[in-house]
Amino acid sequence: MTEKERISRIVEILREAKKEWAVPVVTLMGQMGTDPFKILVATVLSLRTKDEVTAEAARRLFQVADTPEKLLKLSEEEIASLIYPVGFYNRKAKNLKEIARILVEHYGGQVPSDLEELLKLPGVGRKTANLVVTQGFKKPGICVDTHVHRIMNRLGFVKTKTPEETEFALREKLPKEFWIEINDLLVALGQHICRPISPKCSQCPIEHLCKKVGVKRSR
DNA sequence: AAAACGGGGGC
DNA sequence: GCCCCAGTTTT
Repeated sequence: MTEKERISRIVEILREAKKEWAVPVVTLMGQMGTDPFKILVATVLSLRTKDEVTAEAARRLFQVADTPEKLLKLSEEEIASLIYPVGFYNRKAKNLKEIARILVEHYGGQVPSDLEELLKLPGVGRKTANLVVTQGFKKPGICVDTHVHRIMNRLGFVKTKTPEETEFALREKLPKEFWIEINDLLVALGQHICRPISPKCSQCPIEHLCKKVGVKRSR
């Protein structure tokens, strides 16, 4: 079996398996719709925060401000109280206000669709920027979070030390037809089965296709 | 009581 | 490359 055949099998199986998993992140993104601004804001809110908490905070914030212009009118304190209790709520409130200001002043109130432009925004790194590119604009991109990084290495599909390296390796190795959906599939797998510690390999639908590189178990 | 969680940024 | 960040959940 070639690498391309293997990853194709993996994607097929995960597409099926995902249907059985009630994945909060899918629910979250579904609620956010495809508006790039909402995806951007919700993704910023989601960092180090549970999806249910993120969804609730996003709902409250969007009720008051669902555009950069409206968001800019709120004070940092108001934003912070609306998004509480997501992690780093003070820092995120500050960043969101600054993001709103930049969007209004430099991008005509629109979210840029270009990765490099997105990366200039405060609190926006490669994970967030690529999620906006792939989910907000449906443009080619690979959103590598720790799930994607961890699982791609466990599978033996890449051998990388950082999520950024993984992104670049996947740009070379992963068939382009899978770029946009790979994050969603592996996040689902990561949350249900392929956890950082003590993954439930015996329940994993792709165990037979996995090299189990560096799997750790707690003592 | 401690570890786990986990992206971005500062150094 | 290393380490900090906030607060809740899991072990």
